[in-house]
Amino acid sequence: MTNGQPDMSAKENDYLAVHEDVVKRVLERQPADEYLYDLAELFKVFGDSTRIRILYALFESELCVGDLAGILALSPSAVSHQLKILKDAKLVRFRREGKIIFYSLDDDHVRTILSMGMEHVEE
Amino acid sequence: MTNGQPDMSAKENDYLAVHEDVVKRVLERQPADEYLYDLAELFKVFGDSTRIRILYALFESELCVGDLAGILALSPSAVSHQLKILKDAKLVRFRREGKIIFYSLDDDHVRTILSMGMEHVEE
DNA sequence: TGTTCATTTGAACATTTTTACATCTGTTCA
DNA sequence: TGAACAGATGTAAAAATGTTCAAATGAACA
Repeated sequence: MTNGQPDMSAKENDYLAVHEDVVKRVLERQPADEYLYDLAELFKVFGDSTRIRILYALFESELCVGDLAGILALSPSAVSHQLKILKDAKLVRFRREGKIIFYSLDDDHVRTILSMGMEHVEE
Repeated sequence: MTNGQPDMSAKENDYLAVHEDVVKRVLERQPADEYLYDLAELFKVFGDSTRIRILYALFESELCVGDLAGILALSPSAVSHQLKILKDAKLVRFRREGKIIFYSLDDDHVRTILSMGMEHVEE
C-alpha cells in the first residue's frame, strides 16, 4: 500500500486531473466564461451554410430579402429568420427604402473572419 | 398596367425575386456550394463553448485529456469527444508520451480566427 | 501474460437548432 | 381608408448536436 496522500477529500470534480499544477496555472489565465460563451455564440452564427451563403451574397452587394430568397432558392420567411440572427449578432445592418429593406454586411470584421476561415479550408 | 415582362414562365423557385438582374449577377459570383458548406462546417466547430474553452486552454500550453477535463470540469469522455471534432477539423494535433496523449493547437490560423472573433465580441 | 491507467468509442437521452407554415405588422399607393 | 405587398414573427415538426454512461482499446510495467 502506498503510504502517501491517503485521503481524496473534496475535489472540484470526480475525475483525476493528471497534472494539478498545470491545471491551476492554465485556469488562472482563462478569460471569463461569459466572454468565451459570447465568442462561441458569434462563431455559431457563422456555422450554418444558409447564413454563410447570405453573407457571401452580401459580400457582392447590398440586397433585399426577396433577392436573397431568389439567390438562395429559399422562402423569404426562411431568409428573414436567418437575417434576424445575423442582425442580432451585428454582422449585417439594413436600411429601408419604401417597402423594401436592403441588407448589407455590417463591418470589416465580417470580411476578415470569413477570409481567415477561407484560408484554413483552402489549405 | 405595366406592359413589360408579362409572363412569369419557368423559374427556379416560386418566390418573387425583386431584382432579377441583381440576383443573376450575384449568383454568378458565388463560390461553389460545396466550398461554402465546408466553411460553415469549420465555423460550426468554433461555435460551441466547450470547444472554445478547450482551444483557449491549449492557447496556454499543450495539455493531456485528463488535464483538460480538470480545467473544464467535464468528464474525460466528454473532452475526448470534443477533441475528436477538433482533430477532424485540423484545429488541434497530438503527440503520445507513454500512456498520455498531449494535445496542442494545430496552426496559427486557429489563433488568428480566435483573435478576429475576439475583436468583434469586444467592440 | 495480466493488470492498471489514459483515452477512445458507441448508444441513449436531452437539448438546441433549423425549417415550414400560418399569421401578423407596417408601408405604399389608389 | 383599404388593398397589395415586403418583410417579420410564433410555433410545431424535424434534424442535428452535446453529454453521460458503459464498455472497449492500447500502452506500460510488474
